[in-house]
Amino acid sequence: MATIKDVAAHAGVSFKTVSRVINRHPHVTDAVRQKVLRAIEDLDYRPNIVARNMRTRKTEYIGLITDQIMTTPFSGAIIKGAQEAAWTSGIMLLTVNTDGQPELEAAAVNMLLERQVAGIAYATMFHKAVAPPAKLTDAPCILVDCFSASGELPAIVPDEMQGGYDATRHLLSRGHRRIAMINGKRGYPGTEGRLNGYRKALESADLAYDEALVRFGDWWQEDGYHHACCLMKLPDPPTAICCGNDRIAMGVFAAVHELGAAIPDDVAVIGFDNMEVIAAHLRPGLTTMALPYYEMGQRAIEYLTGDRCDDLQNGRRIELPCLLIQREST
Amino acid sequence: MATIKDVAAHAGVSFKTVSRVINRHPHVTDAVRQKVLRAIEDLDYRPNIVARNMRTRKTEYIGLITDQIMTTPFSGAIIKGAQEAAWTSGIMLLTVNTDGQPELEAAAVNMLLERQVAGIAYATMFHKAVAPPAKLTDAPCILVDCFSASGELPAIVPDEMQGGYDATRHLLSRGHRRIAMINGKRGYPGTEGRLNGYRKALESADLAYDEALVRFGDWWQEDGYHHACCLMKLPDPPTAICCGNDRIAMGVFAAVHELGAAIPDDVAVIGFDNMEVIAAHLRPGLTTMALPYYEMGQRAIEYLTGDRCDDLQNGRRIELPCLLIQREST
DNA sequence: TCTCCGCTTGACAACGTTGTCAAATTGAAT
DNA sequence: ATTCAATTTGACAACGTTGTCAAGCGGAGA
Repeated sequence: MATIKDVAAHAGVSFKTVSRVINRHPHVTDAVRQKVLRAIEDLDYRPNIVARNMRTRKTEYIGLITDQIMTTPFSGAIIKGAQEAAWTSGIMLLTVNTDGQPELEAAAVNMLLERQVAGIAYATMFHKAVAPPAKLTDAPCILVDCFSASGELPAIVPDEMQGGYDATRHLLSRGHRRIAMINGKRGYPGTEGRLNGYRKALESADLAYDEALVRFGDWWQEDGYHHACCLMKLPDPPTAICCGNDRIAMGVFAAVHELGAAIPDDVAVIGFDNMEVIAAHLRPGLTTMALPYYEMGQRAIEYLTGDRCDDLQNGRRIELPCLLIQREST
Repeated sequence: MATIKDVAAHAGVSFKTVSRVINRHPHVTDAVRQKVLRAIEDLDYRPNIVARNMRTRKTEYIGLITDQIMTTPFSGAIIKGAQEAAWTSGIMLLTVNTDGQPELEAAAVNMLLERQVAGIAYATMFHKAVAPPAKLTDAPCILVDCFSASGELPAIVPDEMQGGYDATRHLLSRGHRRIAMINGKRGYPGTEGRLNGYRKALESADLAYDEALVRFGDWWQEDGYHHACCLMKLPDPPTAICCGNDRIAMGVFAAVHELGAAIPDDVAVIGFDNMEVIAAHLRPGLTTMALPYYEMGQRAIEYLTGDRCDDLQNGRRIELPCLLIQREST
């Protein structure tokens, strides 16, 4: 590999002048610049970023630590968003998948710090409270799709309440008055946030909250199937079901079809997650709330690069909105 | 950040001695080593990998350029395999998603070369011929799930023929003698390789190749549906269908159900890809050939790190086997 | 005690780049 | 022609580490 000195010798100038050309510094005459550029071309010279980073004592790297994100289809968009935001800032992302194992996480943080990353984003597969590795805070950091139990770390999460609210408002706007919810497991931010949104939306329409219509499962198809069967057999069954995710919705579809009812005419169904393979392939297509994975990844990197001046001091967090994806099930 | 010199001063030794301790070099007395280790602990010192890389003129980075892999659920395992292989070698992966845009690819290669990567893997979402960016060969490189048209670059690809062969042999072993194939688009390595495997398997069972039973589509659900309908209406319909991928199989399921036939009793169905969300959630579960994505990613990195002495000179390539995932549809 | 050898330690250069500062050159104004 | 300021260029140090080599030290054998 040619170095800056080779270029200088080839162009007949000092290597400092070459440095100036490379970095587009002022005070280089056009003639000299051309000479240098030609030499760079001739020698197929590429600046050695490692050496540059060494001298300037900053790197163009940002770390991204994920738990199982890489393996799952949906939250993978976090990585994509982060990747693309980094790319537009000329930064490279160092992605490490730890499968959530604490020792791996600590090792990953260490590896990133040794490499002098400008910051670290720590992302999880689904929205939850986490205890990130201690050394994480040795670099500027941000939590993505999760938050620290103590709440002092900057975080970017989905606005679950708005999601639940908008989903329910959508069903209301379609004329439904008896709206059920088959939610995920209690205690999770997603479950509780969406539940609150659901209640708020009902309130906004002067509808009473009916406990019989609200059920909690484990985010699986089977839960959706089971609870949908129960709900449909109520004396006064719901005309719409808001599901905690698309897999639950898939189960609801199965139950509704089995009972000989039609979607959306007899029951409208809305999901959460917008998992392409499910939502777009169910018949009818599933209306669902897309979580802002891509945007969360993007915002995290923008925060770390300082491209956007988000104030996340003192436990403040960014809540990004969920987006209604309208298909045929509502 | 503390440097090696700070540690040396704190421990009362020369900074070279600290370097020796860090790198586990011999010729350091235990007493000194302990002193140094304590100083490292005290100052929370972490070696600066950037500086080390600068001095040793190698880096612990390998680049991974992908087209749309990140966005798609299935071939994402390539990244995972690469990631984990890199991790076990203490190497960090620099992943760039280019969406297949040539200018982005060239820029990505440049960015990686500037960062002095030890090698570059270039992976595609599905098995095909590619024309990778010219500068790719400025570093050790390998193609993953693709190959160069001219054939001179090292490549790791799935063994499509073995896949088609094993899939068909599996159906034969289940007693089927009239086996159809709904394949992908002609001209693609996957399509042609699996077709050849299918023919070989028939031959191995002394069965004639019947053109009427072999169909080509575009890898979509609709193609599977359409061709399955045609096949089932033949005077002598097949008792088993080998599908070019799981989406096609999904369409076949729909057609078979609609015609009132049962899987696997009336028709056995086998797919390709093992897309969890489809294969595991269809009823009955879909038997399918899993492509060796994870292994391809892993092998690519092992090749680049030299952890495994694969000889890929002169256009030789590694073909990794597809794996039968048995579920209930056969 | 002296010599020699092997182990331990340290001084210094080097990696390829950018920052600092001074020297050289140019051009305008006198 | 001379001066002065502004522009252009280059010499050198510095970043934090590892490689090279020489010096110091301790112990065994004479």
